[in-house]
Amino acid sequence: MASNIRVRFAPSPTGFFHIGSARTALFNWLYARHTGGTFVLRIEDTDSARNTEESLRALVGGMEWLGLDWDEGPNKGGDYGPYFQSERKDIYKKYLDKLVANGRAYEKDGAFYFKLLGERKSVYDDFKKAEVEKVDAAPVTINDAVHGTVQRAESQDFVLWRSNGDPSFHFVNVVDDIEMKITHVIRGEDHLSNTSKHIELFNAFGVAAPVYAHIPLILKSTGQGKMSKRDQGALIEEYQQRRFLPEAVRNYLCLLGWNPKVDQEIMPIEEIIERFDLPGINKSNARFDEKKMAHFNTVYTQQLEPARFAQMGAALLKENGVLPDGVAPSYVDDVLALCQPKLAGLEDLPAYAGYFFGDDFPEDTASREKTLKKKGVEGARATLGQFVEFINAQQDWSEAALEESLKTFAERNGQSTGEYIHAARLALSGRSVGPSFYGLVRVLGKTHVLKRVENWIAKNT
RNA sequence: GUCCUCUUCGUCUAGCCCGGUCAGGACACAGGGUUUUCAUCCCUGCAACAGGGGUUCGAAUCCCCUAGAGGACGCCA
Repeated sequence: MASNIRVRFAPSPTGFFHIGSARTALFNWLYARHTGGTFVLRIEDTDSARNTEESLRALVGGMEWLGLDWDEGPNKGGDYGPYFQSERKDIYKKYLDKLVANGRAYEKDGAFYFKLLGERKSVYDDFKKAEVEKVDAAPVTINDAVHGTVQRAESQDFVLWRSNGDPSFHFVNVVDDIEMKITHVIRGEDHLSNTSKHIELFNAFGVAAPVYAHIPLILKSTGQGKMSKRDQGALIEEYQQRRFLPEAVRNYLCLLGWNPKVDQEIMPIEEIIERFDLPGINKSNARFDEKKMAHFNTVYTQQLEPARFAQMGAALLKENGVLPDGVAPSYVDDVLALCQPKLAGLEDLPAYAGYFFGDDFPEDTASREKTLKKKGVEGARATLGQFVEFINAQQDWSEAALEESLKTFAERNGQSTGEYIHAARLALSGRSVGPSFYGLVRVLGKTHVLKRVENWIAKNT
């Protein structure tokens, strides 16, 4: 399975971990894992003024959260380090010297520029609203696995080394791809126009350019343009905080610009790795759909291994102050097992299950109205009075037995089981929605059921 | 303004390369069923080949034009 394919994800830590960046990282990772190649993480921190530690942490944390492990890079090492561009200045200097030596770079205003080959003339640039020197350079050919052959010509010399002493993005990007022996560059389509600069540099160094794969961009769910950091739902951190399952986010992201060609979208990552390949990547930009991702999250949440759900759920409840210290772990597990099949996502858990952990809980107004609409407070009190009888008489607390007995009990009293269930649910949980009623009764246990019903009757007398 | 890319249901997409299928799936939405509630689940429905021209017996599929969308044009990355 091992191959010579080497791909890299090369983010610059100047902001949060954007969903588009995450998808680029994901596609590189998938391709490396599919081919048995090497996935390199390289931090492009050449802009010393804008880089932050916080941003780097978000990036690394987000990658780890999504399960995108790298083979070479920070915290990992490798034969082509260092993997922070800020630590590679001497390498870049050598490459710059090469270009200066062969006449392809020159100094101007304290910066170094790349020199395009071709006829030069001064023309008025309508975009820049200024007179600029344009070069009639021959077009270069970009070999792109997604778009095929693309030709584009550069027309202006560009900066390789800034006057503040930092090398520029286009320059270090190419130098590192050469030095790190990158074979495939998978990146956003916003770089397609820049690629002619990069090819010019590869040519100037006499090195063959890698295979490119410019993947479609992710567009805002509404409105115009590509998704930006300010857009709703654009940050990986947000989904981490909202307790989305990383597998769900990752699976959804795979489908933005790629698809498995079968009538199934939710599938284990192993299968996606097997199916993923460059020719399957789409050409057109994709609009982000948070609802669809939420759906993936629901499916993954319900399929989550109960033990892991219990662990994550308990941690979340504790964090939200819903779960007091000293509650028996087996009780917490019971509650979570009861709730898991009903939740759209983990983030709903504290609100959904809070009442399990204390007999004093708020009563939801809308639920109260709904439940008491038909027979009023009096009716509910009477029903609950009978319900207490039922509970006191009940011996077997299995859900099946509770259900069976309540049916019999209701029949004998000429009532529907719903009558008891609705009133009791309000008294037991303060809400009209929740998990299986018999499960609720079983998990709460006789003592608390009676206490809660009595509390309700007392409060409503 | 110049250059590059793209264009199938509201959204993500299959089909296009190698013309002939009621243009398929998923999300969303609507209706129905199951359920003690809610959610799940099941069933049904809605809904697309950007427009125009050409080639062909036949075009979503091949060619051309138009329009629209996105991107790049920094001493940001």
